[in-house]
Amino acid sequence: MSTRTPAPAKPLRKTGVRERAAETTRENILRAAIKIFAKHGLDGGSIDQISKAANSHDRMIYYYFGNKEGLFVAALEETYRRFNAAEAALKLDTTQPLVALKQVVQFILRYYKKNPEFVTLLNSENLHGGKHIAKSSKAREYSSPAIGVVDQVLACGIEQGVFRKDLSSRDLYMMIAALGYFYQSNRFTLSAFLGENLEAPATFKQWETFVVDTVQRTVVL
Amino acid sequence: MSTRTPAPAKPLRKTGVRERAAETTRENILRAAIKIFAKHGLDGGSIDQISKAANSHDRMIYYYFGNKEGLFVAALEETYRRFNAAEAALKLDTTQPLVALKQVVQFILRYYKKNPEFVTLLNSENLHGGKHIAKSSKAREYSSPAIGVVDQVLACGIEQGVFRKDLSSRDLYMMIAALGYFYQSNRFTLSAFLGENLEAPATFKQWETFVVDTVQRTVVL
Amino acid sequence: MSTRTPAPAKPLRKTGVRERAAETTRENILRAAIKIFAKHGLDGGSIDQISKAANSHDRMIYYYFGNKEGLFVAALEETYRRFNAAEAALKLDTTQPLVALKQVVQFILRYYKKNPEFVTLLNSENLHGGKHIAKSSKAREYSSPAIGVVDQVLACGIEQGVFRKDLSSRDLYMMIAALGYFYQSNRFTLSAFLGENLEAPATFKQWETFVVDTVQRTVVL
Amino acid sequence: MSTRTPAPAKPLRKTGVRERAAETTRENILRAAIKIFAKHGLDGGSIDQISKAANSHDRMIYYYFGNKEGLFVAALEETYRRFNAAEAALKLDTTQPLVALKQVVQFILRYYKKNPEFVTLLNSENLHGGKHIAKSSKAREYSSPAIGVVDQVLACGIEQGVFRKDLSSRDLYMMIAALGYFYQSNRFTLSAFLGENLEAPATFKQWETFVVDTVQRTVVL
DNA sequence: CATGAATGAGCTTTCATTCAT
DNA sequence: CATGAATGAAAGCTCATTCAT
Repeated sequence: MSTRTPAPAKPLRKTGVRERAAETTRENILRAAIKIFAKHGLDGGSIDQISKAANSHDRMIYYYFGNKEGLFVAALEETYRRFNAAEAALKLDTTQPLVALKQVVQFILRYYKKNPEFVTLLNSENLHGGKHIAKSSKAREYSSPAIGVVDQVLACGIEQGVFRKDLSSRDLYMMIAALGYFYQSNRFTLSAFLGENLEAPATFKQWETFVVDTVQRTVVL
Repeated sequence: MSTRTPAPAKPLRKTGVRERAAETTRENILRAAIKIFAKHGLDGGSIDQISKAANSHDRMIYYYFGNKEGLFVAALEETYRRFNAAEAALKLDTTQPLVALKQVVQFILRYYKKNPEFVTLLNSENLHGGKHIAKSSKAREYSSPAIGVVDQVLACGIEQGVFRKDLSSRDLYMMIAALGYFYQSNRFTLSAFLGENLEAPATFKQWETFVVDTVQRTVVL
Repeated sequence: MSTRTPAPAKPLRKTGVRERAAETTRENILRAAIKIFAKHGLDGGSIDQISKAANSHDRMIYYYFGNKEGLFVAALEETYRRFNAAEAALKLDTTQPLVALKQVVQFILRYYKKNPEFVTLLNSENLHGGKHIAKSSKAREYSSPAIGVVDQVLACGIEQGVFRKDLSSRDLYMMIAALGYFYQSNRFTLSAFLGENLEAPATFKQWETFVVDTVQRTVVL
Repeated sequence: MSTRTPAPAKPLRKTGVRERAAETTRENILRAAIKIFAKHGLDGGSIDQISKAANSHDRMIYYYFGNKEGLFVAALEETYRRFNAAEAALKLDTTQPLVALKQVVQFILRYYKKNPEFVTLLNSENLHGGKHIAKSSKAREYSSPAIGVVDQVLACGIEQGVFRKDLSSRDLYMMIAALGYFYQSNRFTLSAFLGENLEAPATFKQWETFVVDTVQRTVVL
């Protein structure tokens, strides 16, 4: 993979039919890229597969995203953006910290489950040492909100005297993320090893209950 | 990838120079494969890279392992074997369940840290839907011991009246694994997001403390 | 060999340098393929040999023909097309059926001799069980004209009361084809066995005379 | 393919169990080679395929036949030997030349049909310009008998005043061979073109009748 | 007689990418 | 905005063959 600087950013004009069509092409490609990269990884997914899945042509990928790496960065960013958007829509009952915490845990676990590409793309990025995120200023902006919600709930609980004071929100966030992420990310090897299909709804439900319970137990005084 | 039957099984060790050399070749390739697949994934790592890293030739990979997939399966199996061997060497003080639990947690977290290829190979396998493990009868045998240790500790604690009775060893095992795995697997994206280098020894130490504490807290009455 | 759909059909000829160049590339490859496949067979001829003989690159073969099989099909089709074109140019004196028949026989024998690739390509195709022709709708269209000419001459002769009525045009066609084809196709082993070089013009001349005579004798009342 | 001189001929001792076993290995390989070369041609058939089909090992092919070319020559020779042996078993009624001729024609046509490898191997050899037969002194010896029979029948017929005198036995032989060979060799492409399955017994029967009739017609005064 | 190990060149095919229009 | 043509490198894999015992 080359280290060249990526393609020029798309201009922002919004009038006219052609720009609309262009946006659609770009969006189709981006959507296809997320799908293909999620399914086959950065190395396993090919430009050709993506352009075909987008009903477009190889050349258009270079036009809009510069090169494969640029497309991957865009796919990552979009994936984070979607997660943040979903999180922002979360309405928490801050008067009841334990309930709010449960809501957060459930949101994260279910988001991972419903959006497996989130997990797979992150795995790809970590396989490559996080070098794309390091380059993307946009992606890093997306980080704060995620912990922010956990931080907020934790602060509430402490303020109301229900939660421990010696807990860092970073640890709490990582704990929740880990318990949700691992289940989703490793479900195939785990299923083989445990002799139990982790994709069965009942199994997931049971795990969710365990995680909610464990996180609450971790947090209370 | 072809469906041909892989290379013939390695014969029992005999004396004689050639047999020794052959074993070394096979072992060199396997060691190199683990390294390369761990670094670049199944798709990212190439036969050529591996054979060169093994000081051997492409052709020998096909001779010993049939094809790339066969080599990957062998790499997976060897990785599991090593983990089990390490775990088997673990001496637990079963008279003190909480201490034993701490030992288990530390063992797992530190194993993941010291053997990052374990994590990366598993991620690759999960990206491919676990299809290689499904085929490998050998790999599945390696599963039981891992949970076994957790199970044993849990049983001890319950017997001695120190641990909760309503905890499944599967959930407990997955919790420990998740907290160790996630930290290692996602350390690059996490470092970028948290603005904190998870590879710093102090950060790891702190996380380990948190995990040990949390797991103990989960388990006690 | 893959089952992917081959390359896009060649667009109508436009003016402009690149389109011209592209057509030439495609044609060069096709011409080279016929030559190489004829000389070494489908298995013996390599993509590399062909692309080099065409002053082009491996990659372009896949661009225009999808894969090796697609190229072979195209080569077969082109070979048939040429034969049909040559046959269509044949002017027969239908007022004299015996003369016309002689013309047909001579045309076929001489075409096989002058275009040995016709024979070799067909042999390759038959070695592979005719599976490429079975797929090619284009190739099958080329069949009728060939027998058509024989049929026409036979009908003439019957009408004029010179030829037998109990002869099927299919048998007559196959007879002529066989006598011409075998001489060309097996000339090397025959030369070795008969101790006589079948490539010598005089030998061919003698055989042609024999065949013309025999066919005429077969057909007359 | 290399141009090295082939392997040393197998020694001729016949006593002892080991020699017997060895002969079997050699024979198995030869039989497998005929089968595989006939099915896939000289280039299409691989040493590996053959050794597997013979339940033996690559190395043994080199032991007995020197190299791939040597094996092909042996396969060719064996194929000719079989044909000659079959022909030698032919009992002709020389008192009735026309009947004898019919017997010869039927023998050849049916032999080609029943032993398709004869045809395919010869095609392979001709594709390679007959260079293997040229080298094989054994193979050339096999040629004479084949024409010999036709010659004999022709002479009988002439002697008895039933056949034309101006016919060369070579032309007659080639005619019969051509009519039988072409049908078998090109049956796949012909079937596609004629829209008629030449492998159907009835179709073959009809062709045989036509050929017998035509050859007799060619030969009589 | 037989075999496991090794080899290097070659195979078909796909990769990401750039060119000219 | 978009597209057909072109490219060189590299991919996974198979080839015929030889070595040492």
